[in-house]
Amino acid sequence: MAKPQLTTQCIDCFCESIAFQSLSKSEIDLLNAHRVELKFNKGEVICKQGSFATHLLFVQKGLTKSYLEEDSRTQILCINPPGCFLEIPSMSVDNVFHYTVAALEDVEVCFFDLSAIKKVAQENAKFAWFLMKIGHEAQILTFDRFFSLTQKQLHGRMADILLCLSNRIYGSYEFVLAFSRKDLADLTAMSNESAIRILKDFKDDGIIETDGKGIKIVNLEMLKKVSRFG
Amino acid sequence: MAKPQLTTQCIDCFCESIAFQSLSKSEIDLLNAHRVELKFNKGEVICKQGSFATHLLFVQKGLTKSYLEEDSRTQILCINPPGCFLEIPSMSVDNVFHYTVAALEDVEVCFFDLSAIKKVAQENAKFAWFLMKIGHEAQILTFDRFFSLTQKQLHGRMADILLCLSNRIYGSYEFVLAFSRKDLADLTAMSNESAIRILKDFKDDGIIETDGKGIKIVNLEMLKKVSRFG
DNA sequence: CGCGAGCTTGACGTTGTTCAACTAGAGTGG
DNA sequence: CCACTCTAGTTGAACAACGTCAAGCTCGCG
Repeated sequence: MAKPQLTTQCIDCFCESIAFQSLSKSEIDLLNAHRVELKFNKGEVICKQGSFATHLLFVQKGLTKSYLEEDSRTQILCINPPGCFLEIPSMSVDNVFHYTVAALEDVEVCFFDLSAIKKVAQENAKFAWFLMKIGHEAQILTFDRFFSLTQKQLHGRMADILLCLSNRIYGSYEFVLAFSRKDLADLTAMSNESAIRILKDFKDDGIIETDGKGIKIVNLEMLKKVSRFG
Repeated sequence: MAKPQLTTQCIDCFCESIAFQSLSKSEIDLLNAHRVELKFNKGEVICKQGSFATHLLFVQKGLTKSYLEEDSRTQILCINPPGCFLEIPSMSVDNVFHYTVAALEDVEVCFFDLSAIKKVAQENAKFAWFLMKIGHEAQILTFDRFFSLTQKQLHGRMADILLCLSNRIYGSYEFVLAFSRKDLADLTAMSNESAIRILKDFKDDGIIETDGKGIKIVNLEMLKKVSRFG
């Protein structure tokens, strides 16, 4: 694993971020003084569900996945684009990580000491509000997934995920997956084989084109229809 | 529907609540001046998913259910004991309710004007932190349900819900459900008939005793085992 | 006494998983 | 440069899990 290093100052990295618009110089200095920057290789676990949460994560670069795990079963909660905060809910409650985060590609993460975050947040209400807001946004996303996974059949679930990846992560109707079919299956709460079969169905129906890890949505309307009624 | 009325002052109702420990007299007055108290009858919808969120809800009395709905499909997120805040995630993001809340029994709800809440929270960091914390607690509960519903089979899901009701809601191994089998089915993402069959299985296996809406857990260890491996 | 809503049960069909076999491509060592 | 191996991806067939449908039941209520 990479050695701790601080290549940048918070004030360089985040000065444009909404997060830090509300922070004073001294508050930024405090956060900056209590953080660690690390690089992770593709596949590595960044923080583990159940372990003691001493830091809040900010992913500067690279895709990550957050997932729940228990008894060798895993459920991916979310694919996270770079520029996101992770493990927010651990912050205020019990200082235990409630999901595992792993790197889908090479990733750069900034770990902020929770005591420092907490100190600033309990003095600066605007910053607390900001943290709350990004936590809520994540939670609202979770609601959609909750509904999709519990109420829809395989085709509908897969359609939802493809739409979500297209919108939130890749910002295009054509993209190359950074992860395996198994991950796609863990995202949609189905078996490996089912995920493959559904993709094939979509391909046969002219909804998508696939080429290895490449996926192109060619019939968006149809995909949305499947998402709704599948 | 009951007429708006203010039977109590916030300072009476909440003076013992953690929420308001961090509030000044003037802040309490502000919240108090911008709130409405309403009573709802069993079965009534308190706030509707998709509608404009102008208030934060505090349930003073009575059980409620929060659920997601779309195209006549419903998924219950949570059964809420009295003394809880609801629709927290709507507060900071887009002012739209993201789930529906309905009364499972006669209920008393206090609606706090969001502008007032926001004003206080953006000035009083301790209060913002408190709101964040209760939001996070709800989110962590959701993770457990997320995993349960997506990764376990019917028996495991039902066991989880029975344990949850016993722990969080009724605080006893013996309780009388405030809702129907259909609700139990919507909680566990299964069909009405399956819910009934699973309960019967549990009864046949000596894990629970049932009498109409009454449920008694007689073999807790077994139920936990089913929760884990079901 | 009859009505209706919620509850219960069995039979049946569908959906989705599991298992096993096979394929393609990427890395490795001779 | 060619076997060899390992992993991810793919396919089909058998099976289990679960939902749907239809019918009957119970109990509270007018």
